[in-house]
Amino acid sequence: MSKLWGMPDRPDLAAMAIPLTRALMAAETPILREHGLSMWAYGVLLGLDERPVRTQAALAESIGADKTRIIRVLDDLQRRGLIERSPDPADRRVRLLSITPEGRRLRDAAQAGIRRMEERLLSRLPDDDREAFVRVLRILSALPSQEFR
Amino acid sequence: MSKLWGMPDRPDLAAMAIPLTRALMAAETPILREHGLSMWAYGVLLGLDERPVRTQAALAESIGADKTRIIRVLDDLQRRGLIERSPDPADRRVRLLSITPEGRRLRDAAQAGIRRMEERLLSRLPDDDREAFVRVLRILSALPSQEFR
DNA sequence: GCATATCGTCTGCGTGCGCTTACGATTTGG
DNA sequence: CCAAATCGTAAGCGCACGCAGACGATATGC
Repeated sequence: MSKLWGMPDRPDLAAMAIPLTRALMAAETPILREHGLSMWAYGVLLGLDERPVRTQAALAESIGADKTRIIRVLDDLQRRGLIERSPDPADRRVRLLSITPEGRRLRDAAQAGIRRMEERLLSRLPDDDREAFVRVLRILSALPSQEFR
Repeated sequence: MSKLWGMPDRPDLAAMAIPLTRALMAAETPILREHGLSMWAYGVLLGLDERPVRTQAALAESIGADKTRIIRVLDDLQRRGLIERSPDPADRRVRLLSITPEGRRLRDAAQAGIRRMEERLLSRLPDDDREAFVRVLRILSALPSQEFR
């Protein structure tokens, strides 16, 4: 860990994370397109299972989207029978969101394609390193934003 | 590494990398702003030392920018005396780019602030894990895009 | 009962960005 | 010598997105 004349020992995290994220997204896009999904649509399908949400706004927040902007996405997913929206009897303002079996199948198929791409990518790494990387990425990505200061 | 009923053992890499990258960028922005730098300006200053470049287009490519969009950034950095552009005697179309001592100082100061933020973030991790994470991130971020398929 | 808040929805505004075109100047290669 | 390519530059177009405001319907709290 030596520093040579002001040269940092490693690039900034963001300087590495940005191109990686760009490349991952670029790789995902055609895979998702094969399944007729945009990245936001896929994000919605992911968000509907991993974390049960009872308002659209909460879903939007959990997937990092703008609640107003995902309306169109939700409309389309609903039209295609991939999600359902039903009124919440406990609060008539709210529409409960759920994924249909068909939605689950499509999401899982897309995810399998993405997983294959990822495994090819990670296969160049030693097992320890890839496990540590995933572990740390998971921890850091789940941190609340006030931890980044 | 067990899979329970179609539930993946981990989220997609992008699903983790995207929020992390967003958070890192959001954290960097005020640090850079304190030094009067936008993210692209900072990217230019970083790109001018780590990889000598002889055309503006090559610099833009190396930092993931659009060559037409960074003209304004370069203009501003030059106006502030942070970079220099000089004609290349070997090719009169080209303007050679270099960072000034002042530019280097500003970049290093900004980078020190970012490094402090990052160390605070990474300090919650075991040493092995953080080293492995940085090592892998470095490797993956440097891969050419055709490796993501 | 009523002021305030929240839900989903629609729309507007401003900004940034990818990509393209066009241009003048210069270089390259046949 | 000349066609094609490349450089930096300026600007246009379309799109995505963050954010905000407005609205009708509904819920909450005093």
